[in-house]
Amino acid sequence: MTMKFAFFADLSDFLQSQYGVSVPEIPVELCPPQFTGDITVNCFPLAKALRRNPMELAAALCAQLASHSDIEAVSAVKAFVNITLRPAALMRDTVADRDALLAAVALPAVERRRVLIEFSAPNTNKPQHLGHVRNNTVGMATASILERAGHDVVRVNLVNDRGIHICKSMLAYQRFGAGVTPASSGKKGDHLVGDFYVAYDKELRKQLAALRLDKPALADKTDEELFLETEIGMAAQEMLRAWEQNDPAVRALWETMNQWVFDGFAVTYRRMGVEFERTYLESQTYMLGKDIIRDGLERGVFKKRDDGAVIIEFDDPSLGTKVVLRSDGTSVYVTQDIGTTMLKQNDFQPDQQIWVVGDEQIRHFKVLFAILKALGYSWADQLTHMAYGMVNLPSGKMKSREGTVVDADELFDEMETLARDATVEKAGDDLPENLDERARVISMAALKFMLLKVNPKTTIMFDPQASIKFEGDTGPYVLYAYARICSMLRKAAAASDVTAGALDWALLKEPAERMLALRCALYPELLQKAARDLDSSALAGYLLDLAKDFSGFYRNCPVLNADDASLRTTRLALSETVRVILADGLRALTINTLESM
RNA sequence: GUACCUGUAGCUCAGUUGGAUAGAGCGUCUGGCUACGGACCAGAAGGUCGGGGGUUCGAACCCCUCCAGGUACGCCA
Repeated sequence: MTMKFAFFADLSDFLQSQYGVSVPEIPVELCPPQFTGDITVNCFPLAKALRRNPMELAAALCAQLASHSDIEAVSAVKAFVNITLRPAALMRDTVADRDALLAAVALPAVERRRVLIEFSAPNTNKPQHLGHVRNNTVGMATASILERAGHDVVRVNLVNDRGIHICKSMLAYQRFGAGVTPASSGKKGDHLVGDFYVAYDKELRKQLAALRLDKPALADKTDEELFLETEIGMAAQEMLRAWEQNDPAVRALWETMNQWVFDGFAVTYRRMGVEFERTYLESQTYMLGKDIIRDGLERGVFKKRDDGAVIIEFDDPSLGTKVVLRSDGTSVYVTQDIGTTMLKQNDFQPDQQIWVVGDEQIRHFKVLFAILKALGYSWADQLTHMAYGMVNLPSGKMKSREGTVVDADELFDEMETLARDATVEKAGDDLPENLDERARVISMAALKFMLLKVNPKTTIMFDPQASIKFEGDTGPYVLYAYARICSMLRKAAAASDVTAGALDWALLKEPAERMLALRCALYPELLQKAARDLDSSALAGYLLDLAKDFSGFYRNCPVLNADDASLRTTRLALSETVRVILADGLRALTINTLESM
């Protein structure tokens, strides 16, 4: 725990003199509510380090601390020493120095690194869905958290803009498109292209059914096996070949349709606040990696198998053997990834690369990292696959074929409508001028917070009916606490007739005030934990706790209506600290705030 | 078949160098604004932490085993 209390120094001296062992960190935690105290020293781990009996150690610490000038009361319960601090000392060591508290959020310079994080990675054959929304949200928040912790962060996207699936929507457009464009149809480009991808699939299904009827001998084969037996399958394959040979007509159509999709993605990204320093296109990187394979073959990292394929045999039996170059000399998926990893390394020289990619690719990244390590790159130990879980619906997995995907743009629209309705309902007679902005901010806060408050690796159950909430453990709850503080500060600034009292932290004695101050002091630790563990949920959970503690304080401790001018001033200062931390933490989650809602 | 992930309250989820009586939100039930914003607050009910065994002063957490669900094991991406 990074909370530092002045009495630690005296405690440390006592332990040194008494037991002859220096204890660099005093393990202190928040005192559970069922016990009396602000903070607790757990003597079990301490006793282990000192080789002492935990209960006796607790009793000794208790006796020692009882006379300390910062401490009001202390009691030992079993091996736990519960400490109640004097108000002035508690506040002095937690919130009195706001700048120091916020400065403690960033890691010391020696621990800062340059981190390259890749996320989103959409395909240009269809619009983005809820799964992408989770990826984008987690990617942006993780990048932002790392940045707040002091790291130098580079965000990159790798767009999958080529391949057979892209040709499918192109082919369907050629056949059924009749020259329609986003402008002529009024449809967002990525949605328009997605429609043709669906149209292709429909036609393929039709042809597959006809084929099976026609040739019963083929009926047992899978769709995949029969793909090239169908006319439209063959045509897509042919188009891919033409694309690879730079056929001008195919390339022109590809350029046009991809641009439609990029335009559509830009809108989706803007709504989410997603930005990249660099967007790589697979069409420009998919040929990379072969040189590295050839070089590795010469150095004996890889072998040529009898059938001509280039392979790597891992020492780790669980990884087995992996083909890295086909017998016809072309690349496989992992070959391209080797190439793009090198490219990113050369372009930005990061100390660490992070991929935000679904957990179904855990094995792929294990293999990729093992290959790069076998190739001897010094940075190969600093590669991280941030595997996040799927988003499932109550009806099961999202399947585009069955039309059960939750479309990103539609989801944003629906949530915005709900947020607007809720805002209108609460506003009563006087509608705010910035109703649209409020609806946008509140709905996006609700969605992002819902995705960020759970551990990224957890599989999420998204129930459209139940998941869209603005009450309880939600983004809007945190925004609401923020808005209430802003409201108080506005009123305080406007109330010129009220004389300002002197700041006096010793006046804050209420349990809710103490709790709130201690919570504030925990912020640096929690943000650093979120950064270290690549876990936004640690930060989101903390912000919820902070907002809850503030709500309790707000309820129990009058601020503007405090009896005493000094008390009013000091409570306002505490509220301002909470506001600043909420703003800082929400920004690290890429969630915008509102001064009124 | 093999490997990895998951299993905690009716539901959705927290819970790490193993530490006090396992927490929160939603839902249900009961209260609370002539106090600064009720998107709020206070309280109640709700648990053999998937089952069993082991290690330990102490296990939701570590080990073994079984059960249930998911994912991955391509010269697809």
